[in-house]
Amino acid sequence: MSVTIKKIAKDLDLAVSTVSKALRDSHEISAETKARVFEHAAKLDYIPNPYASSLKKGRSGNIAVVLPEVADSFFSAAINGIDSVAHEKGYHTMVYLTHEDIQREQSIVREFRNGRVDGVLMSIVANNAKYEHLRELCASDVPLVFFDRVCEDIPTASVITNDFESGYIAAQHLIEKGCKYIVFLSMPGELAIIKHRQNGYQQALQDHGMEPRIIYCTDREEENIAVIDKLLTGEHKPDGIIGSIEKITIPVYTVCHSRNIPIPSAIKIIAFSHLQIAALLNPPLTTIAQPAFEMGKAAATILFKTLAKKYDLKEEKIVIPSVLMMRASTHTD
Amino acid sequence: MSVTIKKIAKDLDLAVSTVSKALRDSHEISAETKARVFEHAAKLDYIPNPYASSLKKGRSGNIAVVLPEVADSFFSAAINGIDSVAHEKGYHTMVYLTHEDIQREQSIVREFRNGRVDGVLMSIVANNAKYEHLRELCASDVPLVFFDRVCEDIPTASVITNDFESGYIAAQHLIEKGCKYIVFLSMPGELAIIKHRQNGYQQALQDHGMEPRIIYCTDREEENIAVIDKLLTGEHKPDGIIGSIEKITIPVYTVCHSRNIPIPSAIKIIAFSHLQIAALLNPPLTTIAQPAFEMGKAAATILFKTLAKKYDLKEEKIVIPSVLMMRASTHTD
DNA sequence: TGTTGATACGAAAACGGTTTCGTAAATAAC
DNA sequence: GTTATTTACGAAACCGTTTTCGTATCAACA
Repeated sequence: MSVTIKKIAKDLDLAVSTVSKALRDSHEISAETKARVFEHAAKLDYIPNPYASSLKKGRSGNIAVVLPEVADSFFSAAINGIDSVAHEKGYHTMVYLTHEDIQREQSIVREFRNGRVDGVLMSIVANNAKYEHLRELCASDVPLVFFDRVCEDIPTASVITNDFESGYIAAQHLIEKGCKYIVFLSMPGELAIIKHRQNGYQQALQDHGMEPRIIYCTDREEENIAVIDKLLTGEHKPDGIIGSIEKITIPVYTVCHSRNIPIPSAIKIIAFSHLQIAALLNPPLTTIAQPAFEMGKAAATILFKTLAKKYDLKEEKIVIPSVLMMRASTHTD
Repeated sequence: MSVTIKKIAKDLDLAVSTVSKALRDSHEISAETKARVFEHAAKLDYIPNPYASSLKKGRSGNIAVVLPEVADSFFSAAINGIDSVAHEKGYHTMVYLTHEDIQREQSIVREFRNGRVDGVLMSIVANNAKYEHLRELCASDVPLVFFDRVCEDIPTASVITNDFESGYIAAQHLIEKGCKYIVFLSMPGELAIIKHRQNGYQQALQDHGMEPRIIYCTDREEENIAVIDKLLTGEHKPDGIIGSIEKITIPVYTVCHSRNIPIPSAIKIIAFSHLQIAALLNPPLTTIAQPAFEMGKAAATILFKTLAKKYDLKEEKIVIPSVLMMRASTHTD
């Protein structure tokens, strides 16, 4: 069995409480005894049992990160940001994937109320408007911070990017490049970030006297290819496309390549994406790049701030702006 | 405070032990009592405290996944595979990032010996040959399964792909496409998978009477760009390149684009990569695609098999073959 | 000399479950 | 009618820590 405080106490002929205090560097214990304890603990390679102390202290030293998907450059970069601060604080990171499944999200979140994690960082699933599980989580005193995909109905802290403005900028960029008919590839559901991007797009088109058109994609790639193929080969073809999420990029490019639709001459494309490799696509893809790492870092920082003192989460709303990365899919030089 | 077994027992005028057994569906408890307990537990929304039961049972219900990096298509897909089986088994997944830092890996792994996790899935860092921490982990009865980046000095289970053969196939493919001078972009350090890919490459070249050349990259992108730029603009330029890891793709393409070196006519490129988007690069990149999801799934499956019964990890070595995805970076039609 | 006050440590009660063991009552076996 | 066995439950120990409280020792002070 593993070496415990009891073992150390017995070896050194001390009480368990004395050893415990010595290890926590309590002022109650003499320097001499501390030295003996530390030395012997090191010799035996003592590692405290995290469950015993979690049970007693009511803190786990874990945080949860709940995401729809990890195979997405935004989320993986956000994890990096989160982990960078969690590691620094000595916390452990538990990752939960929802795969855009609301039931899975619910069952995951429900379990958090028992103290397995001290706090939760979360990007919610699309495709739903049920927030009872999130409300219950907040009610049970587990601090919750949203990042990117926030739920605006829950009064807690969040870290987002300037989605409305980014949608506006994306549309404006296409308009400046001469597009006359710009389609917005959206996602069904109630996702605030999509709504805001879409609203920004609509506002930009309205400001320029143009008619918006929204097309909804799913998370099944073949369906998206079919929908986009129909769009790009039907009558009244668009000359500009805004992809509201990263995943939509692949089907759009795939269709353009297979149908020999030249980018950017026949159609200009811009996507919300964090992909590094966008610059190497054929042609290089213009993106609205979200500050993924920074957003994860900011969200984690807020969480630890509340964990440290009783800081009020409800006030904090951080907005970190996205950046337009202009490349050849919208631009000829 | 949160609702405990004690509370339920008191409400129902039962002993704590009775409630505990009822909740675990013990045969010692009558159907009637069980029904009462379950009903009341549901009504109070009882969630068991994971630390109390972990402490007593000596199992945490957590597994650790230790990776160099999450912003890599192989590792993110592997996490998906791991999570799919962990979730099915009711386990929780803790993710640890080493960022290729051996000291970080050591401190992470050392902590596992106290029972915070019941088992470890791991891809080791490059750049080192120190395995003492891994040996200690194994010695302390925490089951360890390697995937992809295995440490061959540690006698435990592993899931890998056919690296030697893949290296051979990659080289052979380039030779078949007419390359006369093929460079292998390697990584410094002791990583077995790199060695094997490299050996496969060397064997292929030797079999065709060609002279191998290895160039070592780092994990700093600017350095790699400088090295590759020097290679592709110097005298005695290669007409074929094999990238041993995914990250090397970006600098290679970047240099070719900036120096106007046409792919595949002047140089053919093949990379070990799991990137979906490789098909959309300019030109589409030929890859040796590893079965990332399946490898993660297989590794997790082995781990849970040992967790269930005392199954001997040391025997299991699973090899899941990679697939050559032929695309335009090595191939003109 | 008696009182205070540190100082340094020990005993024991938690934390919230699980598990072993004991036992009363009911039933079965002889 | 006595003994054996099953059924259904309770009491208490235990997992490894933390924390509160008690106390013995010794110096300091009046």
